[in-house]
Amino acid sequence: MIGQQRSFGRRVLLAAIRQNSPIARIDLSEQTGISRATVTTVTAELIRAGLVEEVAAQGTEMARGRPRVDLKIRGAAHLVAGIKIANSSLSLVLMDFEGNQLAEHSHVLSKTTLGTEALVEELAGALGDMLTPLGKSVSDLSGVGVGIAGIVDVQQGLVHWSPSLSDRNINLRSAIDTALGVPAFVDNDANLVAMAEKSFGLGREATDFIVVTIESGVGMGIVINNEIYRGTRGCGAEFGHTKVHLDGALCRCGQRGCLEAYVADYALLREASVTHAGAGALTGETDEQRIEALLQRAHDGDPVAGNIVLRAGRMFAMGLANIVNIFDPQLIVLAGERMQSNHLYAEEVIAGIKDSIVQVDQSPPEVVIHRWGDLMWAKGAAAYALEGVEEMAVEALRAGEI
Amino acid sequence: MIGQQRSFGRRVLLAAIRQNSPIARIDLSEQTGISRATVTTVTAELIRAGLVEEVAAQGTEMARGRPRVDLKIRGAAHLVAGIKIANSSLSLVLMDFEGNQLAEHSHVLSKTTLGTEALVEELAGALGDMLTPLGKSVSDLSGVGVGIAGIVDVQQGLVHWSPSLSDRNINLRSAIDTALGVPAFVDNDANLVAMAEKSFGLGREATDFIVVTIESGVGMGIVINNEIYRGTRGCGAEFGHTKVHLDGALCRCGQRGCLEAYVADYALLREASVTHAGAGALTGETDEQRIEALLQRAHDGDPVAGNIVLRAGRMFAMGLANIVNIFDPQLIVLAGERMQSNHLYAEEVIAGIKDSIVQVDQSPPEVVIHRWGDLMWAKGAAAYALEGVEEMAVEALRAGEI
DNA sequence: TGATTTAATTTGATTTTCAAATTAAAACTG
DNA sequence: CAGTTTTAATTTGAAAATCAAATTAAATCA
Repeated sequence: MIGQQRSFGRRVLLAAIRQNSPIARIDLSEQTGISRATVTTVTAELIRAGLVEEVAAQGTEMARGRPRVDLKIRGAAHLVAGIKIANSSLSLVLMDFEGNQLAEHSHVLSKTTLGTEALVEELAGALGDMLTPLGKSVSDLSGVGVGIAGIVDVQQGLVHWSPSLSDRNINLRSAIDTALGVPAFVDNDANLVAMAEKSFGLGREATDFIVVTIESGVGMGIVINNEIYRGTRGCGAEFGHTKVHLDGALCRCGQRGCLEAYVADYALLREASVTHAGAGALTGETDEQRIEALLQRAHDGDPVAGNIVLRAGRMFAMGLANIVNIFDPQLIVLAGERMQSNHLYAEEVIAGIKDSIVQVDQSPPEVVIHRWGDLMWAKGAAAYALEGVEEMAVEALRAGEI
Repeated sequence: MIGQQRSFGRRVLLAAIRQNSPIARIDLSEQTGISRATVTTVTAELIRAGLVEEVAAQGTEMARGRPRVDLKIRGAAHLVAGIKIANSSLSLVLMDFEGNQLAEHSHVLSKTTLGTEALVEELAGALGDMLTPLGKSVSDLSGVGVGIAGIVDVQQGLVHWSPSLSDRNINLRSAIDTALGVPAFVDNDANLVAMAEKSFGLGREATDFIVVTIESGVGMGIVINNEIYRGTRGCGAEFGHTKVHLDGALCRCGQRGCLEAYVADYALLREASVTHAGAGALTGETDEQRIEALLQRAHDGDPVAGNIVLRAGRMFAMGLANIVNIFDPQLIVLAGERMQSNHLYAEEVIAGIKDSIVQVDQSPPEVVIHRWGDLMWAKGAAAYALEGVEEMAVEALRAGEI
């Protein structure tokens, strides 16, 4: 149940090399507490296996003594893909073992909700579309990471329910495994952004942090002790349905007082619709455009619009402060792709958090904003695949498959 | 930085024996994934060192084959004390290495807030008072666990601030270490109850759970992956200062809308004082008696009193639901010693939680009530000491000190 | 050119672990 | 009751993982 601690050294050293990218053996020894002798032995093995490579001298050339030789992950060792299954599309990235993005692709789904077989088929098709221009094929991949909205049992690769799947309780992992002939790693998409931040983003330096995303809903990913925390039922952290008001505004989920019911787009438009600044009066065809108009009005000094936006920001700050009071993380990353969520990231909101958390001598956690594009989700999925492939590679080493 | 994985086997096996108390070697092997050969070798070593002992045949005597021989922690191996530093008193317990309580004691502090030296002196005195009737002395102890309110850096044993200490930024661990000549383990008292539940209480079976306590304030302890989660600034989970209402009721901490400002005793009395059921009208000298009277009125059908109590309960349910939405724990333990907090543990409150969490197919986390006495804090402190002493014992084994 | 300095490797154990074979201790069995 | 069966624990012999100390390697400095 506890699992083997075998290959502990290989695992730790490979992870340390990945984290600190170009790093000399002596620093690895320092960092990990593993003796220099063992570092030499193990890294030699990793190099022989093709997972790691030496790189030419680093920047500082002036040192006395024997120059250190930096090590890094060997990108060419493996190829992985990351796929995010969104509402009506797939976004894909191709990544090498070092985490370099080699290609990206997007694919429009034929339907919003698909059967398992049809979904896997579209997935395989999209993968092929990304790979063939590069002269690669699916069989060149060592792993595929897949992120999907819904309730996912990561351990088993089971999707209990998802808006993208018409079937329930599907083992998506094994379905993809067998269809593609490539190991698949499936996770709830709420965790993808946390994974992406941990692997490639602002969370690289932190061991305990929280990522909050605002898209159509409000999502959260939790990293504790350098690992994604998934809760026990695997339905992810439902920050958006955290209650911020007893018997408050009605939420899409049917309950009252959810944070989402105050800060999501639909919540802002609902408020706007009942005032003289009514939603009808807001120019714009789409909701996005109307939100844009509302924010513009607030910015221009319209008191009603300003009031709407202000309350949303204050509610958001309150929700975040609660997270801080409970978790006390090193870092909170506010991540999102859409500029219109800008108002929630305003300086006043961040200041509001600091006013609502328990005051101690130490400084409050850092709150940073990370604005990124659509691809971050797919990158997070790829990071999952990388983690899995790394694990498999170490296991293969242990089993003596050179 | 990663630390040694040496003695991994010893550590894991000793922990497994402690957790599953009387357990045969073959089951240990099964549970931990460590081979039977190694289990034999390592347990032999643990027995030789006196940390573990064999116990006579277990209940079921009917089995075929060679009978299994159960192992258990040897209580006599070590003696630890747990001390909780409360407002105006110390509670102490004496515990053997197996976790059996051998004695208890309480001591009234000369002042509420003391200097470090004076506090340590009273501590030593109280310890002596507990030990001498048993013919023991402080030097017989292998460790002392100490829980203190305030902001504690557990890693370093530093108390940044505490209501019980007039000094700031004191290394209480080293102060006790040197004064008593016994290794001390100091922690924030919010974590003590979590530790007690994990070691002796309802959390023994769970790996991820949350303990909420209601005393004069509202506290919380978090166990993730079988370890106390402390956050990064070590000030503990401030569940009581979680905000449940924007610009809400004024809290003792000076902020508004804290959960505590709705459910703590003072909050209920404040409400009562402004109605015809006013606090003055509540019979009773002390706050506790007046609370008792208020609850009685609510129970008897007084609408105003009922309303006050109802809202408190609903706020509490909301706060708990937020925890569930964020953490998704297996189990929530509502722990407390005072019966008057009863209204917050009512069935309706627990039902209220279930109505406010995101619905998934799986069943919601279990919510259990654990009513315990004053000593639980001290027991938690003792559990800390046990953990530390166990660690030291394993290390000593590794270093070859038989 | 040799001394100095620092990094990496080798050497020769020691420690930890395990699979397979063996022994131990019981209950059945005819 | 002697032999068989069954299950638990131990022994045996070897492999794997790790380390401290000694050695070698590759640079700069004087």
